[in-house]
Amino acid sequence: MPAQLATSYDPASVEEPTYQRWMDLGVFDPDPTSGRPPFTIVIPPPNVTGSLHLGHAFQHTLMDALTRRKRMQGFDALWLPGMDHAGIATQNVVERELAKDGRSRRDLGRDAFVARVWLWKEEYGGRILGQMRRLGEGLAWSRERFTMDEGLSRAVRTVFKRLHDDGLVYRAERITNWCPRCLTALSDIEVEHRDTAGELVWISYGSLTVATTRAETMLGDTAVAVHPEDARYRHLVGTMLDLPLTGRRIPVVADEHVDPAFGSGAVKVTPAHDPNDFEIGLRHGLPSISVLDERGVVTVSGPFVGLDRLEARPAIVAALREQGLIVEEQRPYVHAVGHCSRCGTVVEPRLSLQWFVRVAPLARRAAEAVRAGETVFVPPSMADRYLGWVDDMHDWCISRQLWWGHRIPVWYGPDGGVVVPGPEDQPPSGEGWVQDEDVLDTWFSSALWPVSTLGWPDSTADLERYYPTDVLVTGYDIIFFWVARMMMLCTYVRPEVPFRQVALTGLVRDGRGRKMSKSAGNVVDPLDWMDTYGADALRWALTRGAGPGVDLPVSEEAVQGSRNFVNKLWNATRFALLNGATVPDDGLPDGLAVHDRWILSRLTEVRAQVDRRYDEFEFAKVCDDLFHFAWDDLFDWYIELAKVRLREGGAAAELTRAVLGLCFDTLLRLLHPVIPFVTDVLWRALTGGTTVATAPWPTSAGARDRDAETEVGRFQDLVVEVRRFRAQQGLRPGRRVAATIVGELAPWIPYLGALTDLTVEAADDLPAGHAVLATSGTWIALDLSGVVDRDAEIARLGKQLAAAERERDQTGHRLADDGFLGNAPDQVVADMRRRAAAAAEAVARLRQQLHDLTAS
RNA sequence: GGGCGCGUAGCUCAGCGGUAGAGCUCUCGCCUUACAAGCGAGCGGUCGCAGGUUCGAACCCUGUCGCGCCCA
Repeated sequence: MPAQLATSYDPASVEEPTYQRWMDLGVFDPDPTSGRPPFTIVIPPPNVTGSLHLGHAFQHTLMDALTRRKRMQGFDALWLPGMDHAGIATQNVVERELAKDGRSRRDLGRDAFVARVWLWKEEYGGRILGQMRRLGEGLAWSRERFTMDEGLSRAVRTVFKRLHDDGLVYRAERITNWCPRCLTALSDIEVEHRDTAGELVWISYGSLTVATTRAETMLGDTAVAVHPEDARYRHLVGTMLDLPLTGRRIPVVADEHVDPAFGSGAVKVTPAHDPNDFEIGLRHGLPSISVLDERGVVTVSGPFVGLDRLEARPAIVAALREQGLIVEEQRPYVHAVGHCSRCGTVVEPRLSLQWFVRVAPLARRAAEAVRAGETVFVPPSMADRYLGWVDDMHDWCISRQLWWGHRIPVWYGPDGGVVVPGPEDQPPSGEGWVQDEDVLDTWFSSALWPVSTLGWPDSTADLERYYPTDVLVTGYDIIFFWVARMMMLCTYVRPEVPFRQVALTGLVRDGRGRKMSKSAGNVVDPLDWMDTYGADALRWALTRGAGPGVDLPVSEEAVQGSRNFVNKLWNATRFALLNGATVPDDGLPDGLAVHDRWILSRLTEVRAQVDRRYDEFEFAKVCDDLFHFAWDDLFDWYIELAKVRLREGGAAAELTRAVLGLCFDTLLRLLHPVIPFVTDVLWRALTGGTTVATAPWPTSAGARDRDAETEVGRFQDLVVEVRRFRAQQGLRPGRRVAATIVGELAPWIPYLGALTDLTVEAADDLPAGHAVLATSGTWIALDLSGVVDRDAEIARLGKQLAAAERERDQTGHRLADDGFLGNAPDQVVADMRRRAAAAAEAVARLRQQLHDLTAS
């Protein structure tokens, strides 16, 4: 055992060498030739710009636990690592770096800039990978992939071409969500709608009044629309209005989609700057007039040219007010405003030419797969969220006005020619041919992650063996971004679903259940906690709170508590080692004591529970079951009882060493997937094995021993009763007290004495004048007549008696009720009878005790 | 506005039809040679509120209040 049996566990000295050993042993590498059944998880690729945060630590721990368990169960387990290129985020990072020297990406030019990003990626992009190692993640590093590497880029080009040839990608001029800071289009779901205090302004357009929150867009109005049934305005439909500030004349049109109840019931129509207005414009053949450039700066109408949209807004309202055209102003007016999910800038709907995926046919297959159970969501309620979105999905805008990413593989020719070469084809190179300037949405490549990382579009051995993957573990917050899109694109290129199960996690929150955010100042760096408490403690704290799809509050106290558990495990195992625990080669010898049978019975039960909980992704319950078995049953009760037998020596001690060996061997293996480091060190010390990481997973063999469980339960009750009495009577710990025992538990005398500091003798009758304690079937008399606080004991017994009488009356009442007897299941009635009998016995016993106490 | 989820011990949560539980906190007593990152004992809840179903409700149904999330 390393660290010379230090009295506390020191993670810092153990973790790195242990990880290195696993690497040297090749524990995490899959072996396609092994003949074992495969088990695959692909990691949700972290951003290349990222560093490990608690959310990663959380999900990665769960994936690691799943994979490690499967590996121990004999699967050829593959947990595949990698990163995505994070188009906008990475480009931003490098652009900021350039800006320090006063340069922009345009100063460098496209090729040089992209080369620069690659350099950045090589130098800083892998920070998180080292941090993942720190956490102990058992990833198959030989399979590491990156969305921009050669193979994955080929996958992107292949699927783009195929989609294009099938008519599933198209280019169109549409209103898209535009970030005027990132200078790129965004997909719908990259826009966050947040309630924002703005303004609602009523503007007179002559014969009618319109209400708007974006007054500056009026410069681009090409109509006013009213509902065709709206009696207030019906007579105006078809007439022309003078648009203020512009001198333009615009028509009043009737359109069903106008909500007569909103504002004045008449809406200004700006087809170039609003998606609904764009649709109205299409229906009525209206022109689209863009009045803002890509940075959101006004480009028309003299005095306003050059103003940012947010400056133009008050300026235009002021100009209108001056002309007496502002009818009403409502401020603040709280309404949902779209913000760029990357940078928080208010998104500007903008008319532009973009590439889209026609999602309907893909989404249909993606939905069918879930409805048919090919892919199962855990928890099932998350499937509803998925289906709700997939069933009603808008076309996906996939072009981004960035340089870092997969450049759209489309070439435009001199006279309107468009060519989409496949990855093997030579792009057209003649005079006037140019490639599309834009790159694809990062999620477009992430959507292929499960297939592309395994080699698609090539038909590789890995793909055949490890695809489809078994489980996807990710947060419910990216069901739309990622899960749905993987379902769509992966089922498009392969017949199978990409994963059989989707295990959704919740979001990590702080100890008070609040979202972690920089602005709230409650963000914690998992590396700090690992430094202080060790990786296992962090992992345990995270796993211990993980239920399917539920958010997870984590506090430093929780990590500290987990460290305590790890340390307790260390010391308990140390006890076993110091006392010569040995793992029996073939079965246990004869002569098991009742408490040996009891701990083995508990072990049997906990194995079965743990297996069941893992299969349900109930990680918190896995931990809970193991925690209680370990700390309460094994470390506490069993070890204390074992001490007695170890002192006895001989066969009893030998047997105890074997039981200890068996229990600790099994427990360490069961705990290993969650706390890999400490279990590996301890298990090696205990068994002399190479690594617990490849030890077989304990199987749920054997049957429970109910008799042993009952008897030990009674013994525990008696011990607690005596300890309680001692504590309440203020008897010094360690002060030995003579006692007499009568009843079933008499054979437990040595154990009782050791655990309660009593010197016990068996007898047929209770001596008079002693304090008497009892549990079902056993009485014990303490020779303390002079010392006992009789009144306190009488009061306590009185309370117990009242409770027992209440229980007796309640159960008796139920048993006298024909409705209950007639309707309740037999088992419940039988339990009730048992309770009634126990209550009656307790009443009699307590009365006797009270009687003895008052008589003595 | 539409949909979903949650209100159980001071805090964070489990239990989801048959005696209200855990971790942390708190109180009291202990440095008992595996462990003070520990050991022993204890306090603490009319399960948001109001109705209903049932022999029986924290659990099922209806309404209501309060939080949260997703979508528009």
